[in-house]
Amino acid sequence: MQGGRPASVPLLLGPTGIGKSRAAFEVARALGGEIVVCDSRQVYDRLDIATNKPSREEMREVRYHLVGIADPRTTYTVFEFVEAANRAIADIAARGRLPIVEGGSMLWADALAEGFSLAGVPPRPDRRAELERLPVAELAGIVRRLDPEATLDERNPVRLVRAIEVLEVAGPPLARLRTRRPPPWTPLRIGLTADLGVVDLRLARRSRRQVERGLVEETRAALAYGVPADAPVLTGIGYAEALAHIRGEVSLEALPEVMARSNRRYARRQLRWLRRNPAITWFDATADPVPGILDFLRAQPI
RNA sequence: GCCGAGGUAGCUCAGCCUGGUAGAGCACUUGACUGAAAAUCAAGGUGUCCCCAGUUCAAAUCUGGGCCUCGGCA
Repeated sequence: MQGGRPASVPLLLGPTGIGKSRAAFEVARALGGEIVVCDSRQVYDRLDIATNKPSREEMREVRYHLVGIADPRTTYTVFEFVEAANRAIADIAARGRLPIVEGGSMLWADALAEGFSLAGVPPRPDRRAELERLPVAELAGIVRRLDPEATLDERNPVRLVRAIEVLEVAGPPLARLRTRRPPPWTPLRIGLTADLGVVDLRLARRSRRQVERGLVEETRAALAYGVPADAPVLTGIGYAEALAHIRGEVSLEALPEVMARSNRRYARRQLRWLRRNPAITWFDATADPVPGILDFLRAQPI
């Protein structure tokens, strides 16, 4: 890598609770790297506990990018992430360091590594709010009228609203707007996995610790700061459950288990997403995966 | 001990009156996913219907007995 053009960039991916953040930290320290976090909740400022941000110590030793950079009252989109991540990667490489992408937001990782066009139409919140009030069947009708060829889940309101939002601005067909332009570097996709029993145990422990560390207080503080209860960051695992507790629907004693359950479901969904990607090189994280990852990376043309 | 309520899917419960061998939500498994993605949506499996006996062509459902749980009164 030289002159701001990295030859290849490691992407450390895996389910929540597998320990990928720590692994990325160790890899960065060993190889003189900086970490670009690919995480749709860690981008927000102020909410630290349940987003599993790196610790103060880790951030002192290794330089992190895209952590806590967005106002939690707003929505930070995958498009903004791809732009910012590409800038960060170029910047890191220009300084002669190794960029390492790490995270669990799978759409974000694919959008970055495969260069999704994302239709080229930004969200229109006002229109979105109008459309959200319509029944699903009506939304599906609008999409069919705008683009009879459109292939999408006609029962998913979020998909339909987005399709209408795009088609009204860019025109049909929808398929033309979804293209890929790969980045100017080769993605080295590293997947972390482990026996699900091991993952579940780590998630249970982590959920308990998050409540002990003041998750409920942090959630209350966010509300007081003006973060809407339906803001993306508060729909994240941990905060959604903490809000349920604040509303009186979940006891404090039950909170860690409710959080752990959401985490287990999410971890499985992430694993399912990754499994079908044949470009991933897998490492087992039951024991420390870092030595194996370093061997793998040292054999690559970075 | 008496009175009342109840025992149906891993959990919370509907069905029982008016018999035709079972259903919802959540959980679980699987799938979709191009500017909300920790979001959103979809498909699927799941059962000694507490036990025993009786009535009946047929019982989760009706009848009798038993066991257990939760309230209230003692």
